[in-house]
Amino acid sequence: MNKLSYGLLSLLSTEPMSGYDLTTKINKFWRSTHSAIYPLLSELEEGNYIELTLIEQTGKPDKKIYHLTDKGKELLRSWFISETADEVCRDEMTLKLYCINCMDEEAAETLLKEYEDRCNKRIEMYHKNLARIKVLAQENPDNAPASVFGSYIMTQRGLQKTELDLKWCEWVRRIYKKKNLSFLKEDLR
Amino acid sequence: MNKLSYGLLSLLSTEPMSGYDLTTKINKFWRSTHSAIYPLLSELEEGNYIELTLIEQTGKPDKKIYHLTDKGKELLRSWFISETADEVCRDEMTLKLYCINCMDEEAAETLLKEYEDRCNKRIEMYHKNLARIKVLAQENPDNAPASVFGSYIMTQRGLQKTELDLKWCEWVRRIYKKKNLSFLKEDLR
DNA sequence: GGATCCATGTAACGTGTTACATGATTCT
DNA sequence: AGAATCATGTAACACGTTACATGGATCC
Repeated sequence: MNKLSYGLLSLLSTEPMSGYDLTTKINKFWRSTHSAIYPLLSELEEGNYIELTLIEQTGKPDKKIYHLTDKGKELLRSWFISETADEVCRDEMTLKLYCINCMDEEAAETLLKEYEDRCNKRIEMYHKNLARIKVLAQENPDNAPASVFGSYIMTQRGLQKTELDLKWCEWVRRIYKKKNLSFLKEDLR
Repeated sequence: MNKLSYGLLSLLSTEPMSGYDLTTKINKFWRSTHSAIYPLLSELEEGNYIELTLIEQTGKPDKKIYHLTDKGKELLRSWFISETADEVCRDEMTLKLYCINCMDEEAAETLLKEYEDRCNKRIEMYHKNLARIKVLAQENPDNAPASVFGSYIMTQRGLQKTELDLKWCEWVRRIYKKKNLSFLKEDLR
């Protein structure tokens, strides 16, 4: 049982899903690929933490809709209240931004623009996500809360952080141009 | 040459450092351990991207202070302007928060408290870091900018994001208590 | 007296990514 | 006509972490 396995249980606690759905959903919070997820799902099933319902399809492989068992729910809660590991973050952009002051203006500006582009695209994506969530909630107001809550709070969080990053970029651009220590007097506001 | 290697060059571009220093510094932006860093430094040295100055010590192993060569600086710039990989984030806390609505109030509150604790500790750490940077800048105002700029902008960014997370926690606590979809009308403000 | 910091390095292991494999349907 | 989406799965490889290894100085 590694962290990703618990993540799968976490997603499945909100609604039954296929491995394919899990892959796309979890990727927003925990970078991974289907190659890592499918074997873990088999293990979770062998351990009776999840069960599957087979949906027969033609043209594509049959769809396996997984849902938590009672044993799985117990495991989820025990993980939830156990100690939480420190986050692992590996962001190449950050590594680049760290040495931006040693780069010429052209290279520096190119990087900032690239980053701002990414932020804007992400913000757009978050807005779409919020719209999608609200439609989903209107369509079935009775059992939507569980499946919608997690996505909603995470989307709001991502949106706020990304908007902050955009402001931060402008600030970095401004103080980059001062080639002395006066930037230390300027706070990010 | 993997991403971490470039990260080491990025840090070394601001000031010469030992592998030990690099390990502690890079960890704020890119999770890694000395076991991964030392072999990469040897490779970078073999490729003549960095050179070392040996500082003899007693009791501890001799200190190896690495600095960029011209070849290393060229490599750094070519990496800087090349395409940037998407960030990799694996945060167990986020996985837990995703399913918080499926958990009982006690477990939910415990998690939120734990997260807020972490945020507060991190904020304290960032403030200390800012103070340390300002002292460093006052001590040698002439060559400090290069080594200080990166740390300063990253610390400011981390601080802002963590303060935002703290507000977010309060917001989540508030809407968690509403056991229906009305939370969708509430924005994070 | 034990923990932490400094300071380097290697080996075994676990995890994650890329590539391989298949194939119908839908969008551009 | 080609790319993307849906949908599963395995194998080889790259990468990262933990543990092993050493040892003096300093803090609590």
